[in-house]
Amino acid sequence: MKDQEFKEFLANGDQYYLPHLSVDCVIFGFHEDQLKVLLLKWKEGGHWCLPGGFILREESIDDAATRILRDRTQLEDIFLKQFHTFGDPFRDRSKELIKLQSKYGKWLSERFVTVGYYALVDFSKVNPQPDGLSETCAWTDIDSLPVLIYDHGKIVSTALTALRMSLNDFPVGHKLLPEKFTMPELQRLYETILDKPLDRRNFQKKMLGLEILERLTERKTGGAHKAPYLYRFDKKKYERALKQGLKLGF
Amino acid sequence: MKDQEFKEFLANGDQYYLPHLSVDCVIFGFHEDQLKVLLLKWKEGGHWCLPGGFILREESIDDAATRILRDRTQLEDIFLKQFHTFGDPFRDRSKELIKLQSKYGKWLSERFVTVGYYALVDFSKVNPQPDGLSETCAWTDIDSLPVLIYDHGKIVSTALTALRMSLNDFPVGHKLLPEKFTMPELQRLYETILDKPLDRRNFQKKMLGLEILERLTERKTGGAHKAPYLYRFDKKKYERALKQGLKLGF
DNA sequence: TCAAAAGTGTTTCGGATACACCCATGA
DNA sequence: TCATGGGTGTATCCGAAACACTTTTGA
Repeated sequence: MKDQEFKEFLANGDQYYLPHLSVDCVIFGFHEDQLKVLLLKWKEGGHWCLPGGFILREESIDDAATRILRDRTQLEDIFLKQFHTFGDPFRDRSKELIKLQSKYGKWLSERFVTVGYYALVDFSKVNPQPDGLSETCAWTDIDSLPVLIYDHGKIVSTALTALRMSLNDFPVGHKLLPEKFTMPELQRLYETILDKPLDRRNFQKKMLGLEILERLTERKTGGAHKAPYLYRFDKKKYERALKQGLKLGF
Repeated sequence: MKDQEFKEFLANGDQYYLPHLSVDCVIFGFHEDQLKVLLLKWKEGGHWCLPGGFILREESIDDAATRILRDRTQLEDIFLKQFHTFGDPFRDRSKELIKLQSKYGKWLSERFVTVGYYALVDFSKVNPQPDGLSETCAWTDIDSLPVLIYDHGKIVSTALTALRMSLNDFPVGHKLLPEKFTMPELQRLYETILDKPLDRRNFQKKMLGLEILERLTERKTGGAHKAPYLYRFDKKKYERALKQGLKLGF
């Protein structure tokens, strides 16, 4: 969508979208032992915010979130989970910001309740795309986030908490890592999310014990040390394990 | 609010409330070894539904939920937790129902996204109050629910799942039982929610091990057998334990 | 040849489970 | 006096945590 089209679309937001209701997405990725979040930077004012959007009048919220995700990452089939709805009347919006937004029509300057989703994506496959309001769409380390507009900082921390909670309910690695990965990589992912060190040997035992990983004959070469095995998730066993509940426990 | 007032209020809903957005509450109570849910029965059509309502234009969603809870139960200080937002475009609304509702104005017949909360209340303290649309407000056993309108059946089951999940994160008994209760009562509550039997002795050990219960010298008399001790939650210890996480594990 | 990372197996400990006996009460 | 429910303690087991040695590789 071109800039001009976008402005017109927004100005008449309530014609297409449900008023007062938005979706914000916390998109998690993992790269170089860092948990990352995809952020947008506004053209005007240079404020940072979460990728978000609105809900078409006959669209489900889940579909809206999926659409927003697709637009920002160029990915299909994203793992997506609704985690909380933020409904404080004005969600820390400064008058300055509202004024900025009102350039795009009165619609944007009204109260919004926002439904928060978090997404887990394969960092290496994402092709970040800014939206009409933004000049950049970029990954940021979770522990060096810039100041975010509104209550988006709170939304990120709530999402992170939700992610940590759900870590024991499904194997997050499947979504955040490339298809083939090493055990140390998987461990570092868990350590990063949980923000605590784990024992190498116990971690491997636990993961293999789930019987959802398939060890490949291939090894990861090029590293400076002993070549680790590559693994990949066994889809069938993975699905089956999910249904029974995982019994992890970190 | 009188009936007539209520109708006028609803007819002009969008003047007071955020459009397209509602709150539904799954209010859990516990009585005679049964987990119960508070339901409303419509005057017209006799349909059953969850207590719900709308969000005032400058009211937070949490406040709206609290207000709705207060109106239906006459209780203050209710334990309330947002668990999911339901956003399918029309959420299984039949045309018949929409027609019924449209008597109260066009506003009600439009698409609604609803934010689900569940509440835990002391059954014995609740004074159920029907709302303007309803003739009765009554407790129903969780496993013999009538057919509910829209997707309210799904909302209840999602709430129950969320309650079960959170059982390990905070001591549910505090909210669902009267101030003083016996260990067997507490156990039956857990057994009912989890829908599985628990060992009497291990249950007691686990609960007392949390060190949030205070045993009273008083015993519960009047039963047909040995008089069980009465317990009550120790507020200070309870708060402290909550912050550290509970490490239950059922 | 050495430091650093990866692969593997054993011991240990604590919490959960299983289980048995005594006590109080009303029928 | 006996059936029923309530109070308490102990043995056992399994899974988690702690831990050490060997192998590979590039520097």
